Amino acid sequence: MNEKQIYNTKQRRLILDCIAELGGEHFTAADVVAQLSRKGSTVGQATVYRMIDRMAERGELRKYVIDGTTAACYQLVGTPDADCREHFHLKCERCGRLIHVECEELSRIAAHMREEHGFSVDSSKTVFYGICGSCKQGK
Amino acid sequence: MNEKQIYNTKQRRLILDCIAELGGEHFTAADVVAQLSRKGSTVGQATVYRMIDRMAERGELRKYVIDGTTAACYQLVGTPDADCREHFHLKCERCGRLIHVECEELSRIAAHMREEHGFSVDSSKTVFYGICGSCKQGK
DNA sequence: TTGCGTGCAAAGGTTTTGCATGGCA
DNA sequence: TGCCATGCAAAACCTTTGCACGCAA
Repeated sequence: MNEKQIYNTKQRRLILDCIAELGGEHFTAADVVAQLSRKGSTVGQATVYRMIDRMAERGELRKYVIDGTTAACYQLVGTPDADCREHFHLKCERCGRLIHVECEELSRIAAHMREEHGFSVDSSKTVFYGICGSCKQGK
Repeated sequence: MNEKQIYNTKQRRLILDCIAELGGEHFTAADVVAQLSRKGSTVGQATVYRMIDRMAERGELRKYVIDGTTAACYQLVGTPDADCREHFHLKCERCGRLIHVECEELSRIAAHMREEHGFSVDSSKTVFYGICGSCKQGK
């Protein structure tokens, strides 16, 4: 096989714990580094990047790419097959806020696209652009 | 209004010409800079970025984000205001084809977002990424 | 012992920004 | 004249990489 062996190091356990604590919430590589150092554990950012990259490749994390100037978001995948809880992102063009949406209606979009238009949507790269509620009222 | 006045400078004309020559093909900011200097016209990259950013904001260019480490792609939009309302775009990540979709179901997405999530989707800027039917079968 | 993992710092690439100058209207 | 636009270089940003050392198995 071409699968490299994985060593069970202290840093690996720290990172896994940290991600597990977030329980399904989204996070960035910087979030992990920050949260670890908040607890007094210092782990190099390169290590964090290398680890989450590998987890994403193995399908243990889902990676969301927003745009070139925003850090990538990651999310723990419960069980590779048992979760259809994909979510979409809304990006406000005015305040720049990123909103995460997990919604029945939105989940159906993917199904509709596939059935009616033969198109498999990749929700990890799809971002809805527009104006959020706060900005609309504040304006 | 908060729309700033736009001056018709030499650089602006050069950049617009350059984009027009590409006629609908996609390009990156670096492509524009390169093509201009190939013709002997030197335009600062900051100027190019500022101009295409503004064009994208005004809906004259559509912006495609592949991932954080790749340059963003832009593409000239035919007519800014024609009927790109309630009309979405699907971008195939494999063949690169851009598919225009006008569909009852999809039109409802905007309404749903507005009513349930207080978010006004700008459909001219939103692009769904995924794999199209032909590519799925051909694969 | 073997070779994967780690840390640090530096490099990588794209995009943004500060500031003084130049040009359109 | 009053803004807006430009250029240059530097900064900012996220992410990757080189290399020597440490550590799991």
